[in-house]
Amino acid sequence: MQEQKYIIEDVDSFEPKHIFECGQCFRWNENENGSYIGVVGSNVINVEKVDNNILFSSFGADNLEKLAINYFDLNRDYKEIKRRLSSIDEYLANSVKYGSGIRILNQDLWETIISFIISANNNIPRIKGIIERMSKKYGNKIEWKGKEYYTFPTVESLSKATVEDLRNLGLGFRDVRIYETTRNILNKEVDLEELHKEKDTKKVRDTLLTLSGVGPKVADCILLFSTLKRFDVFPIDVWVRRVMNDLYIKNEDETKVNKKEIEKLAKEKYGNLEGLAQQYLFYWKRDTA
DNA sequence: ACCCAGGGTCGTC
DNA sequence: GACGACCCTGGG
Repeated sequence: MQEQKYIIEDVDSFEPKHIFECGQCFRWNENENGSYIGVVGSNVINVEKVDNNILFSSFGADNLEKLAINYFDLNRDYKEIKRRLSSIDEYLANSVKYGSGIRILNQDLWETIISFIISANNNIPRIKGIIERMSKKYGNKIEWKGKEYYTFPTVESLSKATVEDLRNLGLGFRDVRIYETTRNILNKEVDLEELHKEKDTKKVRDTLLTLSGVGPKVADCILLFSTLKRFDVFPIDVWVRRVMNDLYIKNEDETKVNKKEIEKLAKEKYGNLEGLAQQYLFYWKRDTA
């Protein structure tokens, strides 16, 4: 364990608030000075933006620079992505402008699977609370500057939990789903290493859908927000349904809007960038609601 | 006190 | 393919 620092000067497309509050992650919290602190793997990382520079500091075993470049997707040209999305229509141009500092994180696949199973029919504050309690009980403690942090549980560690243990974390009806999925991954019925090697998005998606608690929406979030990193998916939740109906479809009752219709529309308009389009739209709609 | 919604999925019909 | 049930919590 060691303390490290890493600075990116004159950064492009990187706004901590946009990145950490666009709904892709649940383990980052804002500090009083506006910086954010979170746990990534076995490291605690603090991210602060000063002028146009990003100051990373960390405490943990991994190389901070390497970790940050990978986790924050720093080698991707978001300026070009935003340019292409903005040219699609004025709605995309507006939402891209609103969330101009969004970056889609490369989060650990196992952690992303569990986190988004928990997200089902749930709200963000509660999701964060559950994951925090889960990490405190089944993860490893890291102490830094007098505060305690906990790593996300490993598969092996979480497999020690009974259904009742999980229920006691506040998981509600998701307890059995977490229990079963943990076992499926532990015994490699679903092999996460192999999943990373598969190129065909549909095949990866179909495999994810075999996991308990993983339906279409959760599968798409896993594909988009984890190290699987697929942009040819379009997670449809209540907010995305809402924004797509408001902008394009204009049905009186948004809950009646056909999912197929939204999928078709997204594919037509956004093409292979639909996953990114979804995230800018989601952040804009939810933050201005 | 009561009702509602929240980054949906599952079992049943 | 449609429909209701599902645990829990914060906010109106």
